[in-house]
Amino acid sequence: MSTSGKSKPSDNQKDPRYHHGNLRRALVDAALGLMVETGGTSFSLREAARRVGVTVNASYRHFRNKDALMVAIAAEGFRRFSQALMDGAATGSSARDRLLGSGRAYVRFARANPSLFRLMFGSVSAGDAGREDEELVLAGSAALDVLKSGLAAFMNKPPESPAVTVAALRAWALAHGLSYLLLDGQLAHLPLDPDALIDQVISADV
Amino acid sequence: MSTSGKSKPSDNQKDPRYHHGNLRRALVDAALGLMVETGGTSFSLREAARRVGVTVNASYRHFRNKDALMVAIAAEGFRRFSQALMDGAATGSSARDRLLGSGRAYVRFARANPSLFRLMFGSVSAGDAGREDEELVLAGSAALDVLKSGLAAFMNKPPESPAVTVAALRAWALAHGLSYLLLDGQLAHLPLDPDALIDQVISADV
DNA sequence: TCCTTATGTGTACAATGCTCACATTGATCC
DNA sequence: GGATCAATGTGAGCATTGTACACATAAGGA
Repeated sequence: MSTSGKSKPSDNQKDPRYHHGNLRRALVDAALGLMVETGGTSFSLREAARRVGVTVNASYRHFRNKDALMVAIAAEGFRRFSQALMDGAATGSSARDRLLGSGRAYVRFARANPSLFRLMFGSVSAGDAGREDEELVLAGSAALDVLKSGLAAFMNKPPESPAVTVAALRAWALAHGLSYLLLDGQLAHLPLDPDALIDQVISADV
Repeated sequence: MSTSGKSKPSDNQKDPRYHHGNLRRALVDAALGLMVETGGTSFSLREAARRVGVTVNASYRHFRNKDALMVAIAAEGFRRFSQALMDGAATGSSARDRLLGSGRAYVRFARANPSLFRLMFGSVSAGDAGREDEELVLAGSAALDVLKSGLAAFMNKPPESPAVTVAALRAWALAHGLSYLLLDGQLAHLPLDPDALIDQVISADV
């Protein structure tokens, strides 16, 4: 039988096995957790590895360097983001409501995941490391496509038409800017409910 | 006489004097330079001090820690930003043109100073260190006031009226979002001239 | 002139990102 | 089965960083 004297992978729940199984994913999750706890966009590679129960150097088998890990986190963020946008759109029945739903979801996502949102649109993602990462680029453009197709449906025009492109850009910029301003607390002095604010600002546009 | 054997402050142009004169300012400038060279939002406190020709610890006489330096840089950024917005407004004659001028200046500033812009609206400024810094808060709200007063003039209403507040918010969000999208290179695939894009997106709103 | 405060230096420490050499694992081929 | 080998992990070590503490020097008023 295969039950040798040495411990098998399933002998212990505390992951005593040499090979982790999916270190890459575990590191992304751990780093994300650290960011949430800190509130900022930065984290310690060593600390993340420590949490996973692995040496720092093990992470270098899955990521070329720390920036690469951050890019992976950003990509994961964009995937969740796209999903959130689609879920938001699904709440509406008319094309207009679906569009508004995405807009609300956009801002809500930013407010719910400030660190992740900042990382996704931060300098690392925009830098060389991010632009050369196919996974990130793909996940990023997928998010825009959700908005774009929503607008195309609303405007009843092909998604690639110039009118839709510019309109999508406007809508995107609006949601994006509003998200950031809320994150920065720069709207804290306004006596308005954030959710109401979203509707007021966004709905005036469409 | 005051000419002792030791070197006087003015004996040498290379700043041999013990007391630097304005280390605080010099450190801000050096750090800003480093950020520009790196392209990112981060820099090394030690490297900045090195450039100024001073020990790292000297900087702790002027800033409680590195975050404090970053906050000071952000504040300086907001001051330049306000000036840029005012300059942009000054190019127009009508209220509408002045408003558009600010909008263009907003986006142009972001594109011209990506690192600084990111720092200004980054997590450090939004965090505790930033919110508790009077200088930053003041400089930040001054920038918004430029937009607000411009809109108030255009709408011919008092700056504090609800209509102006919401409109300013929309305009701000639009410019802010557009700036970020451009910085992130997320609009690079569009076959549009950025400057034309600005006008197209902004002018449709007012 | 002395004393005080502001400003700077020197030494030191823990933490971090990263590199290189080595160890272990698990699948594949004979 | 056992040998082979790439994938995956460990360990020691290095330069750099942010920060703290004790001390040195400068500048200016009593």
